[in-house]
Amino acid sequence: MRTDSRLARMLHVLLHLEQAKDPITSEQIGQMLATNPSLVRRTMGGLRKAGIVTSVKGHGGGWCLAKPLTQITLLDVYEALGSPGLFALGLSNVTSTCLLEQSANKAIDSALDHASAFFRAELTKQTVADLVLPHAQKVQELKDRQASGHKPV
Amino acid sequence: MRTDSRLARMLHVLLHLEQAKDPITSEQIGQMLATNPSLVRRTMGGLRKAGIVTSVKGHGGGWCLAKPLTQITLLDVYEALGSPGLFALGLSNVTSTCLLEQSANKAIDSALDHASAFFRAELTKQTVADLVLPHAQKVQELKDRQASGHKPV
DNA sequence: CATATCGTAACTTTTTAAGTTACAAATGTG
DNA sequence: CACATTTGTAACTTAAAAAGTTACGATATG
Repeated sequence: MRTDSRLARMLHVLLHLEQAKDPITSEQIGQMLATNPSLVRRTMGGLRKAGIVTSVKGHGGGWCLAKPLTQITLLDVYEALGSPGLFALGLSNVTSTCLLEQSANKAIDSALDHASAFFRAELTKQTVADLVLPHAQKVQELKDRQASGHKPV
Repeated sequence: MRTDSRLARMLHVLLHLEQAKDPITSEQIGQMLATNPSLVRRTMGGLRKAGIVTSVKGHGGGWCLAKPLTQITLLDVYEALGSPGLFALGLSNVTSTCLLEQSANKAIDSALDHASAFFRAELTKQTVADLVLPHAQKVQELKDRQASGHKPV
């Protein structure tokens, strides 16, 4: 199948939601993601159940943040999507009685487990708000240079 | 698609190859893996090009180890398979000009990169020979108990 | 020469996220 | 209340890549 881009997409959407004061419709989000509103609703539904966003039906409705981005870790979003399988790599026949096959599977399973834990730790380290810090810093630096009269290189 | 089980399968095969003095045919390997000889040849072809195994055509031919398992790391096998994509997770539209989307992608890309490096480090830590050490140790322990006259619990 | 076996190309199947279509339910507007 | 807007959800199709399959040429043994 295609690689699962739901986490990347949802982070993208959350960053946009923070910048909007009114609810954003699935139609608008669909345009941001170059996809259709129904897929947006399906994917964002997980975030709603996880208490990350809220949705309002009807005229003037749409999607809003349920809490500040500083209170949402990347892991929160990942888990809101159902903690989808991380790896394209897997084991071979796990019901085999061959001891050699079991040994091979065990080694890979262990490596995947460790890598998975490592990845989740990376996701826990930062909130969604942190994602735009590098950008905010660049903007600030630009302002500083202009204020001090230095010309950009 | 299905999860990629080639690494697990190849490790399994290498462990069997070490136990055989004569070449093992693709047909025999196919039975170990519950698949067909052609797929075996396709997958093992990568290991041959990487110098991990050798193949002999014709009557009495088949597959042999090209060097001892102590000289083959799990990473060697993984790379012999073409270093297949590790993750089922990916980025969203990487050509987008939206800065927020770029920020989201960057964060995920970084986390995946780190997790990938971590995984590769895990694969580098052990040779294929190490996979059966736990089993060999258990066998040794069993022998020790029997030799010392203790009854197994 | 007959048989066994690898090497490789071409094709089908499987799996699951993504994508699509459709419509009921709910909410705001006039 | 009638109507347009929007979410919620089910059912279906599409896409991509490993797995699986089929076929056949090349090579080595006896």
